[in-house]
Amino acid sequence: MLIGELAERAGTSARTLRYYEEHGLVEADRDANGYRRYDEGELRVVHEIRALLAAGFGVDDIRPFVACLRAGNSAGHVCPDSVAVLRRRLREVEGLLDQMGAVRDQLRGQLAQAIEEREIRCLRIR
Amino acid sequence: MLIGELAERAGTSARTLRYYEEHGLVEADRDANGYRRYDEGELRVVHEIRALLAAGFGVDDIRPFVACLRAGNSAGHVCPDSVAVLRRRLREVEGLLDQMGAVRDQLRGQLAQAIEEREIRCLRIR
DNA sequence: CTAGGCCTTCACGCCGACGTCAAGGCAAGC
DNA sequence: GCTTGCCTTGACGTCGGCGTGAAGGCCTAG
Repeated sequence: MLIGELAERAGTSARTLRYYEEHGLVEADRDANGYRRYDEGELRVVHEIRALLAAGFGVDDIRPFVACLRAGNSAGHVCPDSVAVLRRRLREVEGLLDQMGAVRDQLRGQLAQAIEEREIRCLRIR
Repeated sequence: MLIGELAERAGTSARTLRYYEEHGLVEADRDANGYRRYDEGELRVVHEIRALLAAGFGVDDIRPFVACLRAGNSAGHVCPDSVAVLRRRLREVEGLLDQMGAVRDQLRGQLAQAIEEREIRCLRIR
């Protein structure tokens, strides 16, 4: 499988796949003319990468998951290194959720106050 | 008040204040030598800006709040334009909270599964 | 033989709120 | 007059996950 085919099957671009390779995530053999030749298994790897990126992981965080998949495991998140990264990210996400929850409450409070002020002005006009 | 003093009193840097001015948020008179001379009221403006940035607003979103303060209101969020921005941002934040909540649940699920797999392996070894 | 459709590497663009350096003017104490 | 420390404008660097060319080689079909 060449890079264009893998890109299409994975729902992404050739540029993106080269980027992943550059960062040590995806691997490819080379044909005599220099073209990248991909194994069927790389499709799963790319899907794993995309799912983790969507969950907010950085490329460096993703490496252990890929290694875990390559080691023959059924999923990328069952190895100890992956679990460590999962735990760290979970704490980060929980922290962000707390922060954003506080922001949400603040916004709601300001909106409520603005509406209140408007009502007071309405009463004054009468 | 010169830029350095305002920066210190507002807990930020001179560069940041010039950035705010460049984007139409902060205003200053000029001395004969070209130095920026700030009014006392600008301190409140800068605090408002910082609070809104911390809540995830962009500089363009913040302009109506500053205008509202300058119009003599007790708070920057009581004017109609500010309220519109508040509402929009609240919807955004709620959306992000939903997304991140889903991510958190996914991470928890993967961690739980990883632990389960490890227990299965332990049982096999016995 | 040529057109166009793959592929390669190199390298800049993007977004946003600044940090940081460069080169210089201005004020004030010794 | 010299140093120190404020100020000015201008312009490039940061972070990350790519997008988007440019310039060129390879392969296939008509």
